[in-house]
Amino acid sequence: MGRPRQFDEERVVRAAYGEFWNKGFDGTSTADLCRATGLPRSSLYNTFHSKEHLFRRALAHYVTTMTARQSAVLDTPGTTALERVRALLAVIVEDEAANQANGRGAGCFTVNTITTVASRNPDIAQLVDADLRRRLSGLRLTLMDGQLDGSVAADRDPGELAWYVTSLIYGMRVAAQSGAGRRTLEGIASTGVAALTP
Amino acid sequence: MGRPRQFDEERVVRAAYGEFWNKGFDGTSTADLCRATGLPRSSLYNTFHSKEHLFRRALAHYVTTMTARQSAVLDTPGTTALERVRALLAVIVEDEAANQANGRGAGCFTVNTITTVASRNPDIAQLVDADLRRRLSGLRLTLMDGQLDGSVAADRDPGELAWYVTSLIYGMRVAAQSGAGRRTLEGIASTGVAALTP
DNA sequence: CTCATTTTGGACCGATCAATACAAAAAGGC
DNA sequence: GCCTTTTTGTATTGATCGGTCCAAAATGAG
Repeated sequence: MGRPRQFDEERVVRAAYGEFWNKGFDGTSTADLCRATGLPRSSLYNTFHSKEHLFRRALAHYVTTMTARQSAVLDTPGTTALERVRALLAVIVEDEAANQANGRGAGCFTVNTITTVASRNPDIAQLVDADLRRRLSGLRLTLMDGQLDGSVAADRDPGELAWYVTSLIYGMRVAAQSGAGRRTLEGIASTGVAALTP
Repeated sequence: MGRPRQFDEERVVRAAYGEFWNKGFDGTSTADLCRATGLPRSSLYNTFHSKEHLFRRALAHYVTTMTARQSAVLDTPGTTALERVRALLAVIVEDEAANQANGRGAGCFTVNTITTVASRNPDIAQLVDADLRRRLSGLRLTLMDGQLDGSVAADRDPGELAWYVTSLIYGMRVAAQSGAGRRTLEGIASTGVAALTP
């Protein structure tokens, strides 16, 4: 019943994400979104109710895939917890280096959202916050593991250490966006991990 | 000769800075700027050539005062270099706590600029970059001092450590904007400093 | 006082904004 | 082959955008 859609919804969300990532929420016009997704205006508004709803979908897509990837690294068995945190930071470095190599904009969609729209939009802030809690709790578990296997300093609150690692990643993301190259990011990660060792 | 101005240019720049800080470059309209500064449109455009020029003035004002304050802390004599870095991070914590207490938006104007307009505006990017280099070189000198007085690990490149501290501050700024309170920020700073000790 | 010069107050500009309206097009159900 | 339902394409909406124009106001110079 009814005319079938001529596009894949997920593909459209990804295209919209790329546009929002490059230009930000305010800097992206609905005309930009039409061009990037290849959809006419009415199809966009028929499927997603507004520019903001589409942004939320794009953000949700990003945090889901990104946090899943990070969780996978943290949950990889076979090494110490500290090594897994090190591997997580290496993934961040790899991401940013790939972005710079491919000419795409650097930085993290979540960080950019935090510093712009999140402060003025409760719904978007809630999405970001839920993702933050998820990442914090995953990190906390890994760091508690590290305190048990002896690879992480035991005299600090694991929740505090989780916030530290999160903050370190945020900082690396901003550093990448302000021109830090692969070597520099590796140095930051290497130095940053030193704060976790006993 | 000619009618005298009825406003203080510095005060206008500060008012514009507050507006840009709250809403970002794209989110701030020229009408917003008129309201916040109390100036009519023509006076704004007569004094500053465009919205972008006014933003540059606001950004320059912010980085100048902020970097001067941080340099003052780093150059305070009488303690070890590590203690001075610790004091610098305490200033950051104090800033963010004060912002949250006064109900103002959290975060750092420079970070917000990096994650938004800097990637698409070379002139603004250059302002941010010049400030970054200034802060990095100041930090590097302090950290070299620390390697001499024994308070900072001597087996790491001071330039790398300077990038690490910068990144740590960036991270704290984003963390503050994503809801981290004073206690949490103090924990991040405390943990982060541990990476610098011998 | 008069004139040259600058600022001030708003009206005004074309462009662009997010969003809507609506009819043609394309499918399944019968 | 029609009828219902949904999507698609495009025209258009009122609002707002950054920026300009111009005459009134306000000063110092002569």
